[in-house]
Amino acid sequence: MANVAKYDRDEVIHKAMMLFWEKGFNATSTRDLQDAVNLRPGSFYAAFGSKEALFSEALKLYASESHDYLLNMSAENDSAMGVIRAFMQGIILGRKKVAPSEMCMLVKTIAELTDEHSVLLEQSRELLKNTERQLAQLLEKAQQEGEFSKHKSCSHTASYLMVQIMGLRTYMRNSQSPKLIESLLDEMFSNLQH
Amino acid sequence: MANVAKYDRDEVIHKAMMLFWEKGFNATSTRDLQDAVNLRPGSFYAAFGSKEALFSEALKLYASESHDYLLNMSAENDSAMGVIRAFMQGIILGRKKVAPSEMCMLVKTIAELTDEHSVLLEQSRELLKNTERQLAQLLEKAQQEGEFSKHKSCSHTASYLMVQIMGLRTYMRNSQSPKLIESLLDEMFSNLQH
DNA sequence: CCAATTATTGACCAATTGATCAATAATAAT
DNA sequence: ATTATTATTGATCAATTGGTCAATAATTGG
Repeated sequence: MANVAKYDRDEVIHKAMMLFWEKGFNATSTRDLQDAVNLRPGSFYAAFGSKEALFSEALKLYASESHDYLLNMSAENDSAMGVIRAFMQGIILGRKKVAPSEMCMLVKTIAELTDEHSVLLEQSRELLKNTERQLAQLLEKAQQEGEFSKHKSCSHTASYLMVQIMGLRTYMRNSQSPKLIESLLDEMFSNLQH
Repeated sequence: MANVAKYDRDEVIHKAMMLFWEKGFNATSTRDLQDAVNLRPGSFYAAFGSKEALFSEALKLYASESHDYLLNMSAENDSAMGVIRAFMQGIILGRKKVAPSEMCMLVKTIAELTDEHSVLLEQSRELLKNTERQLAQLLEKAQQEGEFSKHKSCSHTASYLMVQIMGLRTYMRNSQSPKLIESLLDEMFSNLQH
């Protein structure tokens, strides 16, 4: 190797992710990005190739951080149902200081992009389905722990949970009233039990 | 009056709305709009002043058409609960041929725009709250008709319905599976009854 | 028919966009 | 130290952006 990059690639992707998450794909210019990560166009394009490619990296990182967050909740909670609850409560209400938007970056992306960016669109869909699968697995664990009825379908209930997360976060962005959201979340969980 | 415009203003706004609804605010260029409505820049800016102003008109029209759709459902259904159900079923599943996106234009807008366009953002929020108020009124009617428990709060349940609509439409865009959505919608309504 | 008013047209503008590239600088291996 | 390789820099590009404007055309009232 002849010369080594001065910047930390992961850090750059993280900063890009935060910008994309806040402003969306279209409203984030490559200049914005270059300023945020302190790279000149040459290094920038040598490292990532295109705006789309960097966005793709940002999506991957977002999903992986979301996954990590769920793992943290698993460490702090001993019941699977408790993990789901803590996870949902966390992403919907609790992370104002780390999140640049009330809404999920993946949801913002499928809301914003069209078939013109079908690769990024499909990637977002796939990552959302991953989360849904993780929730389904947690529900299976909850069934074994006796906290969730064995007569219910885990995959179906996971879809239900995804609908609730998407709905609640969007509603949160619209109403900005955590109190209301919290009570809706409570009701949702009591609906789940029977 | 000296000369009269050749175009139909309402028709122009409608076409602009369809484009904005499909592609979002940022991805729709003023050129796209001018082509779609067949107006040269001069006429275009004489008529609307700015891209933001036309988008604002489009939002108003969207909300008013949504309102009209709810009125149609009211004409076709004699129970208030039936109206709510038909309305939700319609916007979530049934209007593939008229809607350029699975998602609500107002939701797409609050998802896409930031404080940089605070006027449009606030307008979208306000229009969504109007729909919520209409739903609350229908629930009150449903209470009088004995189809919805008088022990429940109508405004609270209206929030709940908004969460469901937002969630289901977003999920629809992600999964593209009407069957699943329909069953989730059914469950939601049975949850409502008790 | 004329004049006053208004609508339409298309050339044009400055700014921003995503992206390229030759020149330069830095490093590691020999 | 020299060389080969790689990273960085900043000027630059063509295309697109939202928007302006003077010239022209069309219409209506007098």
